[in-house]
Amino acid sequence: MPELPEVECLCRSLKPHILDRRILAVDVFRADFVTGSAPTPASLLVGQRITDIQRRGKSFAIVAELGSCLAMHLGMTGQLLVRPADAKDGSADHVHLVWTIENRVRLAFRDPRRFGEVRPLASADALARHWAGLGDDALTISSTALAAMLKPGRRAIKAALLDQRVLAGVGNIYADEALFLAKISPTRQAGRLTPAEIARLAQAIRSTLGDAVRSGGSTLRDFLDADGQAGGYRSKHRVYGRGGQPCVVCQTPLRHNTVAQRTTTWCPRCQGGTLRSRRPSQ
DNA sequence: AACACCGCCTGAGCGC
DNA sequence: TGCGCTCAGGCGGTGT
Repeated sequence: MPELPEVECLCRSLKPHILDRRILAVDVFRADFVTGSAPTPASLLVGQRITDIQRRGKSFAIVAELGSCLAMHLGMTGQLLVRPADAKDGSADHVHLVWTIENRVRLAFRDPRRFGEVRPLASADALARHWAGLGDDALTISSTALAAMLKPGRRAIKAALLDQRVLAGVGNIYADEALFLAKISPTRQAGRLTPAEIARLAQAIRSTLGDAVRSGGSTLRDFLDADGQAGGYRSKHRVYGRGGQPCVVCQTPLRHNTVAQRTTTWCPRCQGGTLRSRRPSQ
């Protein structure tokens, strides 16, 4: 499931193939996969040169000359793959869109579950509006920004971290990993974290995501970068997917339970137990 | 307002 | 072998 590190790795691997190259044609196998308005060759950037790839959290955009762009999201199972010019991609393999780009590059958007999105936008302003609801990018989140966004919250910190309006880019895997590194229970109320805990958490988010980017992201099943490379960070997960197994720090069996409607794994000793409703006194 | 919860969608993994 | 069930979860919409 692609989160910020996976999207960052995708963007980095994409750039050498498509930056400064012109889109020659597009094949649309599923028009209803394109959101906003009905797709046209022009709205899908045919004839334009790609000038930039931008990312904010888990969202990214392929930007063309003149500022029009394609805002994209990988959802759960999305892939954007650079394919050989003679590849026979199509709807049978859940490939919904294929762009043909200069230098015999084909770019295929594949997404079996179709939780992803491709949204044509006409200008840089439209992209800014599209992303306006997102919080600061999690890769560089500051403790002051995080503190400001958590302040009024009564919900569990895990739920707040998953809220893309609070900060953009953290999903279920990296929320659990960052909370473990910061030694904070996922069930703690977001607004009751101390300044020291928030500083620790912001640091843990940045370092967890940074490490994951350097490892090429986490591949559980579906994630591949543009070159079809899987990520290597999965083997470094300290809690995600390890419920019942011993904590890597203290050997206590890791707890797993549903928090914020998501499977959540944490160490009851390193991160504290269930502080679901801490009483102010006693 | 703030939060909970559902539905979208498919494939993997499981028990029988 | 194969069937049916459960689970995975980002996100937008709806309910409380």
